[in-house]
Amino acid sequence: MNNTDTLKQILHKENLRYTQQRQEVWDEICTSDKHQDAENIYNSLRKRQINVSRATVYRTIHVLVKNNLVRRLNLDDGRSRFENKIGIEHHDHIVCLNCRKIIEFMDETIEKRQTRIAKEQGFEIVRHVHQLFGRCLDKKCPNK
Amino acid sequence: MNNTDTLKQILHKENLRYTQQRQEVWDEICTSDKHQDAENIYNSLRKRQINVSRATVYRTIHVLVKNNLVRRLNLDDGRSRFENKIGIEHHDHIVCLNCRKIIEFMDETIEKRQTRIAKEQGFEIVRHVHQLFGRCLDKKCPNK
DNA sequence: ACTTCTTTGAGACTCATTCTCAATAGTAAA
DNA sequence: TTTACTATTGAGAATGAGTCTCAAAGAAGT
Repeated sequence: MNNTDTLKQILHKENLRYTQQRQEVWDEICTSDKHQDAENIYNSLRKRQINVSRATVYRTIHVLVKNNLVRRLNLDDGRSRFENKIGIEHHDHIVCLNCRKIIEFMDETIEKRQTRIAKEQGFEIVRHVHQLFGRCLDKKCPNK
Repeated sequence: MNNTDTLKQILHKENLRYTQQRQEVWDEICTSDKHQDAENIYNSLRKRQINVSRATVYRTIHVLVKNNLVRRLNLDDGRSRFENKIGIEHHDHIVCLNCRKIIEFMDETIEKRQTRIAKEQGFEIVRHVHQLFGRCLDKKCPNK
């Protein structure tokens, strides 16, 4: 299913109308670099002569997140970042505190253990956050 | 070492002065329930007739966090929460999405694996965030 | 095209947090 | 134990991500 159909489907499910603005926001999240914040998304669209307001960017993102087309990331820097979830394997993130480089990781053992731990405590996990913050070894990284 | 000495030591190290306000904020974090936000801390002090401003609460918390006396938690609800780290074993958190109950957990296997994963990717971990959000089974929880 | 209901955009608003700056208070030296 | 020098404090203004308002514009069914 392509981007347009995926979007139309969830908008229909939510009793919302298909609009150019919603399509553009979704396209931007699908095709741009990962981990963009709302302001980035807004600016990218503006730069491409696409008229859309901040309010619409935020409103659209809510719908996309609610319907699991998009994941919201909170990397402790005061704004949310977003990534396309469609056709993407689950993963968590490693973040360099110096250069803000983001690496994805996924470990089946950790995933299973956290599910078991939660169950032992009487919880059913809906979502989880697992982020490793540290320093990378990149030559370009202002790491000293 | 008691609360006062711990605080005096880090203030000295940071070339900061020992003040009544800083002591009160630190005491409040040590003795209150865990996972208080800054506004809670401010209000608790005010209620006990202790004059301190929001600005000072925030400024003091920064110093405490920077020096590992306090951990900042971001539980995705728009404000930071704080917990005393002194004499407390490392742990992560499980949070109920319905009643906001917070349970602590710690798993040696997960800790080791995340360190190894980061190393494999060329990172040295400075800190990590591992939070499980879900629904608890408490009878009191508005879980339906 | 007509009607109805939704969406949009501009900017006002919110709320946690940070900043400003004049007044106050530690602290070291005299 | 006063002086002199700075750091700290408090009150409120400022910031910034995100949300809300409401009149105008736009879908979608008829």
